[in-house]
Amino acid sequence: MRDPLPQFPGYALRRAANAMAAELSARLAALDLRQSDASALILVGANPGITASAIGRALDIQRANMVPLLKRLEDARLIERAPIDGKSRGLDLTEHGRSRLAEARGVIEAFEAELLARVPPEHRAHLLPALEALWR
Amino acid sequence: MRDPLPQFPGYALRRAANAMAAELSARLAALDLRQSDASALILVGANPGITASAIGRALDIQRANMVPLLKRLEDARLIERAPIDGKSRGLDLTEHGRSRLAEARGVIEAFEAELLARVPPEHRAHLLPALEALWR
DNA sequence: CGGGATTGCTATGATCAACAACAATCTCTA
DNA sequence: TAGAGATTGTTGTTGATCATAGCAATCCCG
Repeated sequence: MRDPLPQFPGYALRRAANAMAAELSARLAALDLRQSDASALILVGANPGITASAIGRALDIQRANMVPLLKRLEDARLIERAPIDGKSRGLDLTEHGRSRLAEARGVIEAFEAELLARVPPEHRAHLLPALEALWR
Repeated sequence: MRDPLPQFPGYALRRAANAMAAELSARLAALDLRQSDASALILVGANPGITASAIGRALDIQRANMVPLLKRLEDARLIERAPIDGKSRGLDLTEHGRSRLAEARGVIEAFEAELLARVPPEHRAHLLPALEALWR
């Protein structure tokens, strides 16, 4: 079958991203986390007291869609919210959240290492800079 | 704000793919096509008489999800189906479909060129091979 | 002090893909 | 050649993701 699509970088980008997303999601599912959950956890861990909107801005998730995400994390006792001022609430990891984040980090770092390992050595160092040029 | 995420190739991959997908979708919308529509059109154009399942396999779209896609293309008079045997039906471009495909090709090739142009020259040649290693 | 921006939230709808099930048909093998 | 198993196209359902609009409370700056 003739398939001209794989020669398009844009197509390869989509397929690669899908493949990697599926792989990472499967691994995070073992920790009861989705990718967006894990991203949010990492941001809270790195920025104690951060607000929901700030996370949304960093991850390009609309404010409205942060609600179910944070509710999930709060219901799982991974984060807690403390009032900053009258309207904002700062997010922090619970003890449970800290250990879950450590597990997630392990999964993610192993995943990233395997991802890079799949790229032939001569191309490896170029991947991250090339990708960053596309969305930064 | 500390944001450790962009240093992960997997994260950069997801963000880059999202950004490029949004851009391409916007351009294809001018032709009343979605990305999957355009991909399917290209495959039918390159393989006259191809079956729905074969397209699904090539694009990693489940048979069930090909139904609305092909119905869309057929309703728009871009493709037509002719019985091959008792159960399979071969797909072909209509005249209208051929000219729409030519327009889509123009849009896509311009898009791909701009995508590559955004990548610094020293990384450019490495992008496609690196991406292919991730899903092939 | 007051207008405009920000924050968190509700509610809703669109899109997209995964899954299970099914009937009809094909294909290969014993 | 008969039957088992695979394939095709389809329906229907579900779940995840994302956009949009609107609202009340609060903040911030001129």
